[in-house]
Amino acid sequence: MAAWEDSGLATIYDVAKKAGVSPKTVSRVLNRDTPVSESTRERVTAAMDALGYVPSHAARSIKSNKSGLIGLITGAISSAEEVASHAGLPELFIVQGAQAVIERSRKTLLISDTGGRLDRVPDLVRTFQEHRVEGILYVADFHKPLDLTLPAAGIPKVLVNCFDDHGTPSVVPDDERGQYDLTRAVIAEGHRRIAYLTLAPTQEATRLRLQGYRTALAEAGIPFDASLVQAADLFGSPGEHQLIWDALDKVFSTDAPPTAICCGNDRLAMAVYGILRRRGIAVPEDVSVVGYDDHRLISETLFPALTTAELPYSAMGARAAEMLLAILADPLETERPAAPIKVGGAVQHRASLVSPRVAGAGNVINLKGRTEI
Amino acid sequence: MAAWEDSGLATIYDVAKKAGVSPKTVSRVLNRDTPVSESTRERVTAAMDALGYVPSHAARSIKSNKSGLIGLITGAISSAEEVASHAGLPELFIVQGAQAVIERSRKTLLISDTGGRLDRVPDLVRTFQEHRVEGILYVADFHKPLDLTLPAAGIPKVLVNCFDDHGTPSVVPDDERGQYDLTRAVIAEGHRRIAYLTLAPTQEATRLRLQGYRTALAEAGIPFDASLVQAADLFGSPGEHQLIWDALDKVFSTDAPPTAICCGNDRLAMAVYGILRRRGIAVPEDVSVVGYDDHRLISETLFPALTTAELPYSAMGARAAEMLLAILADPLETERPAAPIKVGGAVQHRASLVSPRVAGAGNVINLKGRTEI
DNA sequence: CGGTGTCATGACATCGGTGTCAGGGCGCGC
DNA sequence: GCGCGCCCTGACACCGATGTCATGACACCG
Repeated sequence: MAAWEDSGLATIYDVAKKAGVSPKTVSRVLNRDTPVSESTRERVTAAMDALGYVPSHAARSIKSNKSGLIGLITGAISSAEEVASHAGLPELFIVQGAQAVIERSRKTLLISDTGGRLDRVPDLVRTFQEHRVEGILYVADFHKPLDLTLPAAGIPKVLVNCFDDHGTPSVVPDDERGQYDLTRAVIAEGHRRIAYLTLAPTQEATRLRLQGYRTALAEAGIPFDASLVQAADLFGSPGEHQLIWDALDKVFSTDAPPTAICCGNDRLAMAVYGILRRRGIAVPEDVSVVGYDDHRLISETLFPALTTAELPYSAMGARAAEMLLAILADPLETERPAAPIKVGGAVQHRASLVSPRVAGAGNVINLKGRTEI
Repeated sequence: MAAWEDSGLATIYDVAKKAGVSPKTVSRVLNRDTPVSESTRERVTAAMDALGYVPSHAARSIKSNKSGLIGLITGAISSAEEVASHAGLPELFIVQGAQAVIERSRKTLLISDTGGRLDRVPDLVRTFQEHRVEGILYVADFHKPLDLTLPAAGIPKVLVNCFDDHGTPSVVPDDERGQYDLTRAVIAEGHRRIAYLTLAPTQEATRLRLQGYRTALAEAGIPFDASLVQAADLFGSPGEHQLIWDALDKVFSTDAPPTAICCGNDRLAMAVYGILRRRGIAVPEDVSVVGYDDHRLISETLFPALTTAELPYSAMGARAAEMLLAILADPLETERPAAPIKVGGAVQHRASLVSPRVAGAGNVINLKGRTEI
């Protein structure tokens, strides 16, 4: 009765003895591979319950040479603590999407954390190898190129939120399409003067999204105005608010101030809300604001709720996991796309985006002469 | 040269053959347990490198009966996707804190996710048992009592962010102390009319923090005014903004409106910022606002930056992991505290908290008669 | 009634390491 | 020169499960 005395160490031998059968028969009951008579099956099952038997994964995998483990490397867990400069916790959602898929396939996900230091990756991979993981997912903290030649030559890998030029399978967000769709949504509301406060120009996402922004403008016959595009990345530094303040200054100092502002991400939009209001500009009455990411903690909570483009992290994680599982299931036949797979996300239309005021002087915003916080 | 042909499957036997020694000697080189002559050591090491040998964790643990694995159960990864009602991603930081400690002890963390469904816990525990985890950390999404009698009787467990009444070791945040310190900081700025928009009254944190709030008031000789305390939990529902709007209505409808507002968490504060401004109330000029959690994605980005009490999730995770390791190292001797261990966090003073305006009529805020969004 | 096929079960080897113990080689002391 | 002991090394069993093959008990069929 109760659990096993020696703390869960019951083996098939213990079960076999208790049930009066051979260990192999216990194994058969466990795996249902060979028919076992109903009566013995019952006796064995009873013995297992009585002893609190749980099969040893280690013993199994040593024989089958299959671990049933998938390794996932991420910096999310740590980078969350580090500078808050990160776009949020994207990797977390990626992990979640991957986890759901992996688990459904009866495999187990082994999650390791770089602690933000890339140089620890080899160690983590080593640990994965010791555990004989069957595949590895590498999750980057933001969309970027990656020249990380992972060791562990023989193990299939899939990159998420990053890509290399060695043809490693990878899954990335469709930044260009996202910003394109979002900008179209803004235009559809009647805006024609649309500012864009971007993240750091060095980021892959910035380049791609800017392209999407410009394409949308061009299609609508709206001329591109470089003075409306300002870098205003948040570095998590104390001076970040001043950066945004200055960027807003610039876009509002043009002859025709914007009636809508696209922000590089939801976090940036959060800061913009506060700064605009300090300057006496109401959202969305005076200016519409949109973000990027659909970080719901922000986008749904901000008042007014934020219109934003979804960065489909969860879907990306799921997609990557599916790819990896496919490769594992059929290492040779699976076609590996040469280019990264792009996953798109929908535009979430919320209260922060409305039609601009009826054309006229009322649309021009006075800065009240402030240029400092 | 290169890696092993058959994809990392080299064994000590392969290494032994290549080095011209016995498998046991290879084992000795690996474990440095018995002295091995310098020359053989070198030959063995060379052979290992040549074959890309990595020891099999499974084979090791089967013999030693030690897995070196710690299981961690969380709902974080999923709950992040689910309703945004959650206070953020607290569990993530807890996981991070635990991970750092576990890794330092040369053990590996096996992270599993309930997907928000408690009924899946037994399955996860079962998987843990198959992997012969040596201990289990259970991480709750918010501070709460928990009557989850985990199976796996023999495995040491530590609860994080929750507690039971079976004396299971647990680590929780010191909510009372946090709100006490925070309220004192507000009082220290000169405020005496301090509103408190709480989370759901059913939450453990709400009860404890309210106690801290009252104690701080009492110590300062400020009478408690129930009309200044309003529940305004965010449920992630579309109507959440209206809830907060109404709550603010109530606290500002008193004879002496508040000069400072404590919010149940940073997320709530984020919404409050927007609603106050819509109502023509400036933060912090007209009213100071403070949050709780120090969710830096929010507290540092909001403009003005948010004063808040740190919810020391990372420290809690680390503390719990240390406890678990101590129990594992010495199962009998380790004293297990009867009550949950409380971990405190510091008050982060930022721009949203300033001294109230010089006493006078200017301090009274007009609501402009709006009661609806 | 004997041969043959099916079904259920057990004996044994095996996976990749490690614990135990035995044994060969060598230096040293007397 | 002999015996003792140390150092290093290998043979072998074992951990907990499963694959292979053999075997005993029946039922079936001609």
